[in-house]
Amino acid sequence: MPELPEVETVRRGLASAVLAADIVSAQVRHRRVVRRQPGGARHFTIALAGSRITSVQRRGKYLWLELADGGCDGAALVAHLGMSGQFRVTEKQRIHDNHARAALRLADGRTLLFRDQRTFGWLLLSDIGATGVPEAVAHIGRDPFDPEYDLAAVSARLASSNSGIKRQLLSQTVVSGVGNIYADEALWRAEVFPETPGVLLGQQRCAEVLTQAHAVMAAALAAGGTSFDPLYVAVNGESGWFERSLDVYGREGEPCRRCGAPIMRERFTNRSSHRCPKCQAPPH
DNA sequence: CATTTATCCTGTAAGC
DNA sequence: TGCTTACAGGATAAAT
Repeated sequence: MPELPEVETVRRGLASAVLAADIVSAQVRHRRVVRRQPGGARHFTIALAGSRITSVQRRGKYLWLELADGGCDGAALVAHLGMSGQFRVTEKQRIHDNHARAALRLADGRTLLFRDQRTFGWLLLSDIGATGVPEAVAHIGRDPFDPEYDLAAVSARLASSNSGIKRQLLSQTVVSGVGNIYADEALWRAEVFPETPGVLLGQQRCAEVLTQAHAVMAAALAAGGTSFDPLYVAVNGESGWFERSLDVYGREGEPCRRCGAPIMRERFTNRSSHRCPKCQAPPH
């Protein structure tokens, strides 16, 4: 599932593949991909035609292409990969792809394709506000790789809430980029019970969790960046390039690498939570 | 306001 | 073998 390291890998691939490219035309191949777009597919395709890609940006799991000229001057094409979204650049003229949701024809003959099996991903044209991020991304907190990310401020906010620490990590509003996999990994590294309320955890322990989240995502990014093909700017949700490095996620029943106790899996808000029952025991 | 829950979707895999 | 069911989960609208 694409979390920050995977999305950053895609961002780098897009930057090397389509920076300064001109968009000749846009095609929506599945309506659902533009479900958040005011004006729908019609506005989307009309506005994109004639635009130029001037930069490729990211915050948390959100990606965007800054645009100039055309009907999108000063706006951005915001993309969220959801569970299974991929970008791909192809030289092919005819697209035979059941999962292709949108296609941008580039002036040099190539096509930038947005593919998405489970259709949780989306594309949206959004104006870039005074903060420098698209309006559609304004509610998302800075991620740990952001130069203006403030560890003390974020940990203070986490520690001021009664909500459980994992829930807060996944919310994307205080800090962004962390999904279910890296949340479990960070909490294991910090030896924290996932449902510990922020207020009970305290600012120092919250900071430790955030530091570990940053560390594990940096390691994953380093691993993901090594096998990179600029013409196949892809995220495979099931791909396991970092899987062998995971300490708890998907390791139910296997021994904890710190203490040997069998890793347990629990239901958590319609998904799974993995933890060591000894290293990450509930408080009290 | 803060916080929690239901919902969207489809390919894969396990169970009967 | 073939059908049914559970599961994976990010973000957000709706509910509490």
